[in-house]
Amino acid sequence: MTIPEVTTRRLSLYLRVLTDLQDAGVSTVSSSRIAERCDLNPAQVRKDLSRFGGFGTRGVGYKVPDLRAVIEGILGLDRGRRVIIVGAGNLGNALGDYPGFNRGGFDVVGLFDVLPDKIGQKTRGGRPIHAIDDLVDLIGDRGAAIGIVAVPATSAQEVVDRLVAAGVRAILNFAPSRPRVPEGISIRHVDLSVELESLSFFLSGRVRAG
Amino acid sequence: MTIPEVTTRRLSLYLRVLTDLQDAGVSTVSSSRIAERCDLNPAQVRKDLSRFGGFGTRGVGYKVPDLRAVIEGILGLDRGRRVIIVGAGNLGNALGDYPGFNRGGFDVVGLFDVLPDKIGQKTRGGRPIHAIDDLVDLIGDRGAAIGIVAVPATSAQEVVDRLVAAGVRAILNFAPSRPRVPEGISIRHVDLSVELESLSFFLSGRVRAG
DNA sequence: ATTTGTGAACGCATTCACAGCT
DNA sequence: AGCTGTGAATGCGTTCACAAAT
Repeated sequence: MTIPEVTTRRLSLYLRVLTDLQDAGVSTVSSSRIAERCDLNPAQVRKDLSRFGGFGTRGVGYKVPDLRAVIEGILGLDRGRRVIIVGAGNLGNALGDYPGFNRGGFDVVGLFDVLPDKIGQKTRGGRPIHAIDDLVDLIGDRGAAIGIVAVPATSAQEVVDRLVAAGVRAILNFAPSRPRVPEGISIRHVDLSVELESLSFFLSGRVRAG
Repeated sequence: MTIPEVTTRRLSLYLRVLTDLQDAGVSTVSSSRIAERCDLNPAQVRKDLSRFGGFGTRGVGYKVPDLRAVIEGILGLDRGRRVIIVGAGNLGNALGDYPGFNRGGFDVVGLFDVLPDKIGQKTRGGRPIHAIDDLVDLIGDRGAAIGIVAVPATSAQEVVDRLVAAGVRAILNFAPSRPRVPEGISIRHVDLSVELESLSFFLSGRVRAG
């Protein structure tokens, strides 16, 4: 069966809620409780989870630690995903030290840049900045790494091409452009201008509150 | 007529393409050319634009400078939106200096923090860090500002509440949580963990390439 | 009594296809 | 001939509603 992307994104939200609940010592949870915290419909939660199997107990709900482990497995967070960041500017530096990127199954293994004067320097967090040419050496042929693109729009396509050539199959793009990737590679865009501009549209007053 | 949010987000993409084309000296453009650059269907582009009026000429296409100006107007980018960033950590600092946030009708008017030892300090870009209590004084009652939340999940709700109390009606949240807002306030979430985790799911191989 | 799992109904965005202009 | 504008068709995710299970 083919899973829609929206579902995988919500799984990630559910996981966060479950982690919180587990930390709080809660043992079972209902779909409506999860839904509430994620601002969703309870049926949505159940349908999402049931795509992967029947993890709940009728009349009771879901066992928090079990469901948490299941979702971690589904998302592949038990496999130590390596993360590579290209672009050691302000944003790249911030992402390199971002807690969420160095926890929960992720490990930022290197920061790269194309600018010669940055190479050999260290990031604010003390990580060495590598030359992008050393990409292949560092990630080797083990593949299954995630590439983060935090360079200006003008060099985004080039960086994406290099990442793909180095065997990276999943890319998170922060550059304000839409680089192309070959079939079979997944690219996702975090477009800060789009977010800001669509909020501006909302302020203009023509819309339903989004 | 009520405009879906996806449409406003695409308008932002179209605007970027049009700006590029104008800089390149191109005078007219067809829907298929815009669509190509945004990885969309041409009919999608035409339908989006036609929601706001008939800006094109049959047999010819759209006049680049005219359409650009129209979209800027629709998005309200001709009104100098003031942006407030709360959270002077790595991410807040990076966002404060992000070119896209200080261009195209946006102006970062202040960086705030809740931590007492940060207040009075300067950001890496040389901006002063204000106490969040001074929020109301700084943005006054002119309203129509956009608030950016770049604090840990634990204080996100509190910060959102303060922003709303200060008259902010549009919020961009980078914290890994889903703070609640009253009716009429727009909040959008940029959730880096969700992005990364859904890419991890893709690498697990169960999905269509997204 | 409570909550899951799911087929059916619904709503909505995307895409098609063609009439209408230039 | 070429391209826009748009009603109709399609596709798909969301929500409803209820049978099934404890």
